[in-house]
Amino acid sequence: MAINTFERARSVSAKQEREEAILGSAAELALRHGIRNVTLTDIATGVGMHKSTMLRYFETREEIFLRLATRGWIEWSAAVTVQLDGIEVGEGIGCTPQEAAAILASTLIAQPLFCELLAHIPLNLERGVSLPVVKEFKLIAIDAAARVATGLRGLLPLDSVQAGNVVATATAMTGALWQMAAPGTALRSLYDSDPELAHARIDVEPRLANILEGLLAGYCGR
Amino acid sequence: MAINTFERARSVSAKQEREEAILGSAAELALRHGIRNVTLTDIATGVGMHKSTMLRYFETREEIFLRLATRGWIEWSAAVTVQLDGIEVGEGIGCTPQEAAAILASTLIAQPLFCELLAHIPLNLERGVSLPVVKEFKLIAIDAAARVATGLRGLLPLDSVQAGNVVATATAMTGALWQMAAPGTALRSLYDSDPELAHARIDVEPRLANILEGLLAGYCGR
DNA sequence: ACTGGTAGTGCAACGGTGTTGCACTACCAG
DNA sequence: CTGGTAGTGCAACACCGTTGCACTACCAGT
Repeated sequence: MAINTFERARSVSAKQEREEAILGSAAELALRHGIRNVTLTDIATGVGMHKSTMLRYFETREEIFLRLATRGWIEWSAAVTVQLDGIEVGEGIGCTPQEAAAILASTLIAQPLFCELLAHIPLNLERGVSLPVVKEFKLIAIDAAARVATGLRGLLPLDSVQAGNVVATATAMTGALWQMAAPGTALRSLYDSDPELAHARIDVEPRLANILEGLLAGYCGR
Repeated sequence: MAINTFERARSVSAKQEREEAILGSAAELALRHGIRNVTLTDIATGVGMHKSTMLRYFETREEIFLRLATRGWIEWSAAVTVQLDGIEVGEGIGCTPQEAAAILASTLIAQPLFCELLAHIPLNLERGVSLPVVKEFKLIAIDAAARVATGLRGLLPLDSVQAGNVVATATAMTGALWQMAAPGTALRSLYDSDPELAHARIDVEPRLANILEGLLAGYCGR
């Protein structure tokens, strides 16, 4: 991953390789220290290039993380539809709200970087990025969300608005809960140590699954 | 609201008055331009004092907005419990998930500044603030949320975990939806103008009410 | 009534951020 | 061999939140 400073990327493949290295460095740092605390200099030194050089690959800091968010949506959409389709084939008749909720929750938690990104997308990433870039992201995210919604409708009696709301709730709640309970932060240790706050502690996955199960059960009418 | 520069605040009441002016200026600017775009200099010039002077009233920029968030929680909690209690007295036997959801959604939308703040709380405001300050906020917010949950349990057959999840969902989803659909932003105009994105447009209140209604119905078992 | 101390204030500077202009230089094409 | 180009690093910029410093209007004690 260490790139020689004087070895310039001329070919298209070399540029893609370098772009990939930037995204990898940003992902690793964001996962370890939180997006808020990752600076351009950090990412750049992780790759071995100067930050100004890095901004020839991405027009802005936010675009780097928005690109990671794009991949997060694609990967999550793929992972969840695979699991939903697996159920559909195996059982043949659908599944319970509980099963669907568990799949949504577990596949989200399996992508901690995506969880970290989710809350930042509407708040920070989509702003401070040119309109074409945000539009490209939006189209991909909307498409990915629609695929998940379609997968849900194959198993449970949901209309399209309800399925869309389930996906929106799953992602938005994941982002919010993750930020409240992200491990390793000062806030988390406050929860763990202070007896006045201990009873309000949050465990992301079971809480998320519980909410989604309730929502799905309500939408399915039972 | 214009404070003479050379008129110093000596008495306790004068200090409180000035503190109030700072919060008022921050609230107005945050509501108009979004928290992200409000700087300390903006708030300070709105009050008529220097930004460095302002930081003797609040230890940090984030604390200003966290104080506004504290009030938001208190006011919302009061507004929603008043409405819930009103139903309880009038009907005597509880209400439908639809009615409760409508109350939660409408009272939240009625406080646009709180909506704007909600997404920022776990992401930005609770960090970059000293631990005592964040603990004080947490205790108030937890208490306010508990009061809303109790109000819900007086009308609908929910256990305490479910009621807490409903409140958490209501606030977190409001914050997320608000950031996606905040009017007046470049992103919003993109949604409105671009035909490729028009079908994905978001209307916060009906969407929020629909989600909460589904969740409540699911939790109530019908 | 005067005066020393204090507390509230504004200014300027600091460190750090994301971003941009500029000069360099390694390569490729002729 | 050489001129042009394109990728790079450095340094500067503008701006942010924050902090140190000097000033001065007031209050308290003699």
